[in-house]
Amino acid sequence: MPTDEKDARKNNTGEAVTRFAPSPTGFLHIGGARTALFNWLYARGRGGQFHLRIEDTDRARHSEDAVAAIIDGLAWLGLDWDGEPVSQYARRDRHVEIANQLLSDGKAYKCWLAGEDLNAAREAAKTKGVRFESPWRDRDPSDAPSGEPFAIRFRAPQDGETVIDDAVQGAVRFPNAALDDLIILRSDGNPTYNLAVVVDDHDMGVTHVIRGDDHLNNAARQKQIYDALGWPAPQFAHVPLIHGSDGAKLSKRHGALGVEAYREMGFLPEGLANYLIRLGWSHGDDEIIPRQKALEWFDLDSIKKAPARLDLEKLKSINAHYMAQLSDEAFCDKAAAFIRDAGVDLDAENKDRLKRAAPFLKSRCATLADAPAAAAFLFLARPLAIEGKAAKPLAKDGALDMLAAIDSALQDETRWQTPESLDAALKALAEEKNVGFGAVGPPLRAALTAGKPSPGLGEVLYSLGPDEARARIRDIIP
RNA sequence: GGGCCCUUCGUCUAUCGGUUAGGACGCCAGGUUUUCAACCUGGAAAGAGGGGUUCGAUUCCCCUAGGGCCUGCCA
Repeated sequence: MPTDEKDARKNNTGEAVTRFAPSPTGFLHIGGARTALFNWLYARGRGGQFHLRIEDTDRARHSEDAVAAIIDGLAWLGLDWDGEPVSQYARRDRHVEIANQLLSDGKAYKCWLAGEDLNAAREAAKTKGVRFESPWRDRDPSDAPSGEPFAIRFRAPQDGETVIDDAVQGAVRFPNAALDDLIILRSDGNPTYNLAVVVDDHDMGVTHVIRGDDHLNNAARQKQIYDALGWPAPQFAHVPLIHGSDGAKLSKRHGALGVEAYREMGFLPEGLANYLIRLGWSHGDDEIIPRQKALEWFDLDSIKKAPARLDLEKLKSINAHYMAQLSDEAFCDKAAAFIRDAGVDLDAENKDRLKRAAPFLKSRCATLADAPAAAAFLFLARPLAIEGKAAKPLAKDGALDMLAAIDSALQDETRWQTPESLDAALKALAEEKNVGFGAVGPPLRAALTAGKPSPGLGEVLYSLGPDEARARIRDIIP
């Protein structure tokens, strides 16, 4: 195939059809989320279609809770799919039909080898270093034990090689001798994964299969089935897996958690998505890649072949960017849940303070989980318990007089227009008293926040409002 | 054991034979400053090892080492 034609296929601009095909054995983990995101971006960025298919052919491991968790996770990340989610199990009859077609075409055969005999034969082949082969590949089916159940095995080519032209991995060549005759229909009549995937991807018109590179070997087996069926194989793109911070396989300890766990940690879907897209894919030196840019820029060529490790610190820093971008309303809405969980009763008055403080708070939080601490000064009960180091500025000579002076200066309602006008009032007071701001700021901050982290003083005053702020000051003045 | 894939600062990455090997996170120092952040400036920090090919290799090829995936009547 000429190079330009190949490139055109890899970056098809008209009819890209992709799918995300998780097996419902657990939540939507971080690697799956990235795979889904890549598929979504590829299709949506090209005006194509993105499908969701649940690979539930293994009934024993299938769980409706897992399906719900996956769907929730995708929705949270803002990934929508075309049509209804496809249940692979529901398409079982079609898979059986194709298996039988392969059988009657001589591309598959019935196999009665099972249980211990199977294991022994497989082990024997392994020790000999040869490809495992069922005796039924060439045996007359009429020799079969009558009434015994049989599986259907694909008759894979014994010689030559199978080549996958992968958009990420390049041309990957598999010696056919390394690929044995896989079972396509179990003896209980249920299809297996490799057959079902081929049939479904074909029937759904999938043009690009973007998935974890743990499937690279399967791609070769699937290619053989496509060939046997006379169907064109889709463009494969096998994306390296995500590893834990120590380079080992991602485990729970590393953050192989469901996306809902990241949500509970206070990450924004925009932040997580931006972080995930940068894991294994790049666009020059760009780090902040909002959804719109991602749609515009995402391609298969720029996916890296090496696995990447998860780094929570970087995730936080990217998330912080999106926190700062939040509208005041969105920040309040999202932060409220975390603040309530921290035990704060968000009554009307507290909500009001949060709303006024939102513009100053959101850039101070890397995640929503930082919101309770960042906003804590707003919700302190009067009189404030000011202890230890926090009380020091109040013990200084003249501190209480200064607070009294501040209080009277703040009687003037026109001072309360904006945080800036409040700051100006404080500065003016310092000048008037002919003292440095160090005589004004520290005692006032102590009186208002009891030493809690807080924004600028003008912003603190403005957020608290005149009544609460002056009450806190007067609690201190004898 | 066999097949396949991978290897640039601690981490995520740029580089598509010629660069003082760039950026980001983190880290360190300084600045700003009324707290804590944020922010600004600067800094330390990388081509796994060994062979080739080439006038010239991080870049192309081979070997070694290390890591990963698959090797199921799981997906």
